[in-house]
Amino acid sequence: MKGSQELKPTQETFQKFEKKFKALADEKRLEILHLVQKHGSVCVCDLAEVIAMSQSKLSYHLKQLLDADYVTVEKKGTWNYYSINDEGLNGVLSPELCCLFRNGDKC
Amino acid sequence: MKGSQELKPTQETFQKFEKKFKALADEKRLEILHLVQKHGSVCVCDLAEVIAMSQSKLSYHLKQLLDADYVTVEKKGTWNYYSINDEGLNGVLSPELCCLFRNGDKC
DNA sequence: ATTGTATATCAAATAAAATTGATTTAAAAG
DNA sequence: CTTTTAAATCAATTTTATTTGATATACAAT
Repeated sequence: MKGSQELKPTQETFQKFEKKFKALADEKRLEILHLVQKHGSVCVCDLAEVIAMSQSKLSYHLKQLLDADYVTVEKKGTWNYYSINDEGLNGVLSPELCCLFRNGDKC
Repeated sequence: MKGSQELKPTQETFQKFEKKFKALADEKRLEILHLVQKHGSVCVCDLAEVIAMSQSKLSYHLKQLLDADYVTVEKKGTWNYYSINDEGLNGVLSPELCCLFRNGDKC
């Protein structure tokens, strides 16, 4: 039962990865994700300066990354600080890509 | 020079991966890719039966996968046989996902 | 030659995602 | 309290991707 699931992935598996890949399927979002990784923890206003993108656009793209579990947010007063969510990146990216978007190990 | 490129990915890097991820950002295409992997080499008509999808739709999605270099085609008479292109999958998928979509090693 | 089959491609219609600018919310500072 | 700032959300628009059905191409079989 467990074995056959592994051999024959379900529709839900494909749906899950569609969502995961869709969030990564955008040049700007990849850049944002990389910036978040580089900064460790950034607020939207700081990102907006670095990446030259309108606030609402940036919020929109961050939401996509958030919904796909690639980042987390933490409210601090008026600011929202975004960080990389390693958990959410696990099992998706190749080791090479992990270096671009994830923390730490062997990069 | 080489080192700084690795630390600071260029716009082209992000563009390349946007394209790569876009091709994977679709439930049906993931299913098709998995079927191609499972069969080793399949023609469109065989896929159409298994996946219950119109011929032109299937051709469209296969073209997306082809343009992203995830599959290759080989003409044989009237048939077009599609296969997985390991080269094109390298450096994109996690080891876990490689098991779903790639051939062989440690799956 | 004619017919049938596999597949790609095309144009039109539909659907989904992204952009824009404005508004809203909520916290902070005066 | 009023003003300012950070950020999310919303409605309208624009852009991009997908679907559909039809047609075109090219080979195979009769």
